[in-house]
Amino acid sequence: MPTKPNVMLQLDNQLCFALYSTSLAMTKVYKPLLAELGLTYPQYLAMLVLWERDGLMVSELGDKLYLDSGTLTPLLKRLEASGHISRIRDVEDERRVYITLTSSGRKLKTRAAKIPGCILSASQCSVPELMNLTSQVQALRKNLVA
Amino acid sequence: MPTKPNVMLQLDNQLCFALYSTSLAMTKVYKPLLAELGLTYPQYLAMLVLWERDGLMVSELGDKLYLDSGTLTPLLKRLEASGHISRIRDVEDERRVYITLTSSGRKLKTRAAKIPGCILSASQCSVPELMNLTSQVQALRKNLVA
DNA sequence: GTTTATTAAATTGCACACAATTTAATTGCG
DNA sequence: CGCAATTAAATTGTGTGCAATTTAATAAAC
Repeated sequence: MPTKPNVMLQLDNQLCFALYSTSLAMTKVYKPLLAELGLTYPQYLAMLVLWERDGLMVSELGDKLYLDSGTLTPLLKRLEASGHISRIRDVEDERRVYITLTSSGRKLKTRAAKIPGCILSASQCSVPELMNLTSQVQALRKNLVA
Repeated sequence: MPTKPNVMLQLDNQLCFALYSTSLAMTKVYKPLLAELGLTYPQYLAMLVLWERDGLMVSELGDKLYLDSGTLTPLLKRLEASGHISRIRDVEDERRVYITLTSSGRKLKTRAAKIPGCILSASQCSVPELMNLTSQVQALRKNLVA
């Protein structure tokens, strides 16, 4: 016999809401730190990917971020307008647009270096705790997108 | 000595991105289920709160959902346009707007009863696993909003 | 080799999130 | 009472997310 619908529907029992509200809470912690760099949170995520591996196509960036061109195209245009990246259409295959860091975009990495420490501090958790939680959430994501 | 910035900035080590992408993945699992009910995911969260406790003020709903009036006012107007809720200004204190379920909104609860089971199935996790993960994520949220 | 299918971005339209401001109503204080 | 401070929603403006469509370019099929 399954658990009563009433209990199942209770908001606080729902993992979905915990993820949703905690992700938004996380964004709010990042906001003042990223404001110093002139980045929004999704823009920061895109920069994180590019700092690891520069010169990706829009679709490759989308694969890593789980976002599509409808989200990325305007976001990347704003990063281009801020001077942090270049959007260059491939001459080999003109459907492709490659995203490359400018020197301004590369310099931003240094200023961003202190952010992970600030977030760690705000979380009031130990590094092993956070690593453990991260891998659990990643495992759930893997199941959900399967 | 702190961990190297390069490692700290790696996207996959970041809990923030795990929460962000998993929350979005969760929303995508809900989307087809909620489309049958004519609800979006944030609208469903608002309905969950109201199914537990009807007749809340906009700000009380916001406290439970961690959302402000800038998000809720248009969302609630759409739920009102769908016929699921009524927005009634308090005669005692005309600054307040009380949100009440209509009979249509109450009936929706029955049709929503099967959703938690679908999500559980999609997560490919056991109930104890999900409850454990939920409480960890809630604990993190509590630290972040502190 | 022309048509068809596929692919990659971009565009469009809708619904959040949220900071900042505005409007309106109530409370507090002298 | 009179007025400043506070409170509750609503409004405004910017930036996502994403489904659906469009545009343009390349690949595949006959």
